[in-house]
Amino acid sequence: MVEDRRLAVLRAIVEDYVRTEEPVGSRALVERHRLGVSPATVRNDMAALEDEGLIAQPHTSAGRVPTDKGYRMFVDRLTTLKPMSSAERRAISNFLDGAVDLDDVVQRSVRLLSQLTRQVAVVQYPTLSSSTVRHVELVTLTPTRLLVVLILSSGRVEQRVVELAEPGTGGSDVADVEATVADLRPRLLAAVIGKRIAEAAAALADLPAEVREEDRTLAQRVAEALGDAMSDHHADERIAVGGTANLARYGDSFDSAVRPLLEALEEHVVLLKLIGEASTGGAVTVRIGAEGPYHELSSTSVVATGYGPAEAPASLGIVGPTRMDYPGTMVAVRSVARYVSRILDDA
Amino acid sequence: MVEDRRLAVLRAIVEDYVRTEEPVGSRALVERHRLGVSPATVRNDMAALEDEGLIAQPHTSAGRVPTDKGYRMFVDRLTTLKPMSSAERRAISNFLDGAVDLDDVVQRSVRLLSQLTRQVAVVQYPTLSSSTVRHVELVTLTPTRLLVVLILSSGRVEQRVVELAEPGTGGSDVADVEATVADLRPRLLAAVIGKRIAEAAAALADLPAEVREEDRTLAQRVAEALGDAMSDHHADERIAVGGTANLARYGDSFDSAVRPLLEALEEHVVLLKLIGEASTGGAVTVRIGAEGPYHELSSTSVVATGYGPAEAPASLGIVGPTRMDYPGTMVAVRSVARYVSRILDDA
DNA sequence: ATTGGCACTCGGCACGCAGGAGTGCCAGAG
DNA sequence: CTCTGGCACTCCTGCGTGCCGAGTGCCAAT
Repeated sequence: MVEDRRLAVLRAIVEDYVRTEEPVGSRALVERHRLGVSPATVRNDMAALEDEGLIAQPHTSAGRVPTDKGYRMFVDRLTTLKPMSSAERRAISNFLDGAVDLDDVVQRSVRLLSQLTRQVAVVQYPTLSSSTVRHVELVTLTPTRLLVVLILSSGRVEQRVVELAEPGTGGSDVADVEATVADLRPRLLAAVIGKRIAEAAAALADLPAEVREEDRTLAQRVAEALGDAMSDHHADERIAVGGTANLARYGDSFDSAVRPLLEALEEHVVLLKLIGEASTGGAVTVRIGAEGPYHELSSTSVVATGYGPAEAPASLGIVGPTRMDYPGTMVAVRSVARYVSRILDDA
Repeated sequence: MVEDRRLAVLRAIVEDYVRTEEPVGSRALVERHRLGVSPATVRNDMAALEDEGLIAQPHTSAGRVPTDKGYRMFVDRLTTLKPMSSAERRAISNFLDGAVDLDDVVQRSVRLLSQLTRQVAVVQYPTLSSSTVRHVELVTLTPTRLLVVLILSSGRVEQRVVELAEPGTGGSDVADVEATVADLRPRLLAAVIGKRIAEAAAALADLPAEVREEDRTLAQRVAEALGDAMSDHHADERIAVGGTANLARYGDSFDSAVRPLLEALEEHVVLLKLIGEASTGGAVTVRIGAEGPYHELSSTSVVATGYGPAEAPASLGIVGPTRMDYPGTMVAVRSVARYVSRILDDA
């Protein structure tokens, strides 16, 4: 089939261009890949591919370069993901198994991913909307200040400081506060322990009504702080970034590509959207160049996937130039996601 | 004094070069700065400054550029730090006062600092060796797993998971564990509450001997986990980095300067050393180019200072090219450090 | 459908040249 | 002793020129 050969030519162009970073011409192509046809034939194919918008030439009489559309075709139809070698799998698990802590898992993942792909890696902390309240602790710091600690089933801990008295309202007594806290603690625990965040937050609303009137303000404030910690935790989803040193390899096209990327890397909300939108379901998603929502990032691609429990997945992935090794990157992203998911299941 | 004029020339060269990023010649100098002498005189002074190693020319018959030694002289003898305008002060306090949390204070500081200086900002989390143990909480997660939470007076929370049984040793009973924990808890609290980290860690060593023999293993493990959390917290001092997008302004000298810097920014230990060594005492410290311990960072400077309580200061500062606005940067670093210190005192 | 041949295009590089910024030095004035 | 104007020299920079080669597009032949 002539159509098949054309795709083979596209694949060859993508592969060579990714390796050499230079426009690839017809002669070099038949030399490196055993296409079994002459350069002239390849030229005809190239002309056809260019008509379809899959490749382009930077200027007349230069080699061809894949367009975004060309990469898209390559990723969709020409990529077969090979599993990693067993040595690689072992390296991955060795690297991740040392983690002691949720934070540590995320840190290691981001590091690993950036090293495997030589790109900038981004890992979202697991979303915990489905986690339950393991424990709540009230600690009096000073007569007017209470520390509220929220411990979730995921092992995550959130804390808030509650101010009990407005400045100038006159101080309350330590003993008073202790007594109030002692009264409040069991009710609080009964109201939230074991519940999911959303339910616990709802239960908190009723709490102030249950306590003695003189303790109501305090209960109110504690409930607010806890509710804040819960929703805050839910919304302000954190992410970790690593491997920014790989940006130095961008070489040319610097101001146009790296600056906006560096800016995006500090805007965690943007990043989250970037890798989050991409990854629904178990498959690895690839977004190429201007397919994304951010105009400034039109020369970068995102390779991402979800991980963690199916009911509350988090995202993880890499950001890099459109000119990247898609198959290798996709395999790396997929593998890391699988391993991290497994580790989270065990924990 | 002729010596005075020479220094004025050096100052002018530094100022102009920092602004224009181009070697500055004698004519341009007398035009922009009211030196009251002719270019020829300035040339003589330049020759002298060059003999002293304070300035250099990139090639014959180009303007002069300050050397590291020149910057050093400029910083040591030619810089008078002006306080910030009241508008700036207000902007700073507005920005930082919104913080709710220790983490938030650090995040905001790093952001603020990078925006003020247009450099890469680095802020070390406050060192807490002098903080005391506010509370310890033991939570049973599963029959074989215990969550240990350490709450420090600074409001910082550390957590560790303790495995109670080796796989295959046969499970213990939930009730058993609860009973043991109930026995252990008051002793544990008595042993550590209110103490400084170092003292508390020492007290932990005696704990296992006090409990019933059958609970000794558990007590042992809990003590280990707590000790680990304390020392780990002390050693693994965390830092926050921000403003990496400012690296895009480096423009030239890219691979030589930005790559190693990006790498250093991911090596938090290196960073810590970088800004940590610099800042002893209340003053702002400047390390210029190769004065630092890292050869690869010989074209970058560090401006840093300590902040927080005098008995356990943390560091904060910026990293940037040797060609930077030292006075402005130093003022910004100093101001932010002061504000952060004040906020920490209040909290 | 494929291929070899051929004319054509255009970027990249070396070369040479002129312009200009900047220096170093020297002799003279204050 | 210090400052200044003048002058010759250096060397970077930009520009125009011309050549080379890679690569293309097209066409006629198989």
